[in-house]
Amino acid sequence: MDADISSLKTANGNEARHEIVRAAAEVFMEFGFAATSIDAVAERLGATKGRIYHYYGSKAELYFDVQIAAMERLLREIEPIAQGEGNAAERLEAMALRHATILMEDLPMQKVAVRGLERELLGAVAARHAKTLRSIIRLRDDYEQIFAEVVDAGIRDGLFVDLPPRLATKPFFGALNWLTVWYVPRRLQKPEDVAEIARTLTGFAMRGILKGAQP
Amino acid sequence: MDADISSLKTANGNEARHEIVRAAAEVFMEFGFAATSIDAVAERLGATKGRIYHYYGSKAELYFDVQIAAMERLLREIEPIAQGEGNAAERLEAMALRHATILMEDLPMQKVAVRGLERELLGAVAARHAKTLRSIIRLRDDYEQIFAEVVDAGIRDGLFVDLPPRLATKPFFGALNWLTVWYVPRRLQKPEDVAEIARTLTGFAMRGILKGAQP
DNA sequence: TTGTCAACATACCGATCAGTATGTAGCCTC
DNA sequence: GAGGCTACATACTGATCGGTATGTTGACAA
Repeated sequence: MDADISSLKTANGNEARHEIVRAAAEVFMEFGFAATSIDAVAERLGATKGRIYHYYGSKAELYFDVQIAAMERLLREIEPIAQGEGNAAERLEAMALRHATILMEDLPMQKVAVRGLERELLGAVAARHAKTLRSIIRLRDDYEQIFAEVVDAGIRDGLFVDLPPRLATKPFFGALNWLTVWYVPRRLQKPEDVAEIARTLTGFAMRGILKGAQP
Repeated sequence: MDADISSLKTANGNEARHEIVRAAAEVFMEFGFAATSIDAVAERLGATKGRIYHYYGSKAELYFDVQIAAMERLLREIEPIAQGEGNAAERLEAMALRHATILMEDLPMQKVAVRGLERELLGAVAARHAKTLRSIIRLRDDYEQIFAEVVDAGIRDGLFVDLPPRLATKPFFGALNWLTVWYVPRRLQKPEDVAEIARTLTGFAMRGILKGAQP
C-alpha cells in the first residue's frame, strides 16, 4: 500500500515481512486467530516475538496482512480472466478453475482468508483497526463483484439460470470454497490431483449455474 | 447418551442444560471457541459461571454438546428421508432442502457444528477429550455417509454424474453449507424467505450432481 | 426443625499471552 | 573508531480467563 521509497532496506523489509506472513498463515490456519499466540508464530519462524513486533504493530495487523495477501493474489489472477475473451460461461469456468487451484496452492493463506473475519475480530479489536477492516471487506466485495458481473452477463445472455446474480454466486462459491474445509494436501502425487479436484469442483459449479436443457 | 434414571431432577437438569447450550451456541457462533469466555456465555444467560460449571465440567465439554445437539437434529430429520420412498434424485433433493432449512432455523448451533472441530481444539484439549472427539467425528461421518449412500444409488442408476460418491458430496455440501458463511437472518419476513433460499440452493446443488442432457 | 442436597453465586488462583521496554550485535557511514 | 541505525533477542508487566473452592438459598425429607 505504501512501499515507495524502495531501496535495499525496503526490499529486505518486504521479504522479511513475507516470511512472517507465510509462517503466520500456517499457524492461523491451524488454530484460528484467537488461539494463535504470537510466540507460536515466532517459534514456527525459529525466532522470537521481537522479530514479529519489529515488523508488525499487533497480532491483528499481522492477521490482516495474511488476508490481504490472499485476496490480492486472487484479484490479481482472476480479474484478467474476467476481462478476457470468451462468453460468460467460458470466462466463469476459467475463473472458477483458477480460483479453486489457487485455494489449494496457497492453502494456509487462502483458508485463513476464506474463513474471513469471522466475528472473532469484530467484537474484539474492531474499533482500533476499523479502517483496515473496511479495506479488507472492500477487497472481498470487489472480488465477489468480479464474479457477480460475469454471472450477470451470463444471465442476460440466457446462458445461466434466472436468479439474482448475488444470490447465484453464493452456492457457486460454496461449491468451490468448501474445499478449504475438507481438502488435506497429501505429500507427493500433487500436481495432477490438484488439477483433477479443481476440474471436478468447477464442473459441479458450472452445471449448477448453467441453464439446463431438460425442463 | 446416559440419561436414564430420569426423574424430575434429570428432566429439569436436561432443560437447564439445554438453555445453556442455546446461549453457548450463540456466543460460540459469534466469537468461535477460543475467543468465547465462559463468563460471556454466563452473561448471555443472565447468570454467572457457577451455573455453567454446575452442569458442565469444562468449556470444551460445553462446546461438544453444542455440536452434538446440532448433529443429532440433522441425523434425526434427514435419515428418515434417506430411507423413505422415491428415487435417489427425489430423496436427495428432499434431504438437501431439509438440510438447508435446518441450517437456517438453528443457525447458531448449526454454524458452530459446520465450522466443526476446526483445529482450535485438536491442538489444545485433544488428549483430555479424545473419546468425545471421536464420537463427534463419528456423528459427522455417519451424516455424510447418509448422503453418500443416496448419491451412490443415484450414480448406479445413471441419474447422477459419474464421480466417486465421497467426492461428489463435497461440492454438494459446499453449495448448501456455505450459507452458514453468508446468511444473516433478518427480522420479520422470515418463514417464506428461508424456504426460498433453501429451494435456490437445493436447485443449484441438484443441477450440479444430476447428469445433464446436453453433452 | 433439622439435615440434605440441588442449584446456583462469589471469591480466588494460576497460567497464558499481547504488548512494551530494554538490551545488543552487526553493519554502514563519515 | 565513534555514532547511528537496523534487526532482532530477552525480560517484564498487566489483563484476561479457565477452573476451583467456598459460600448461600430454597425445597424437600423424615
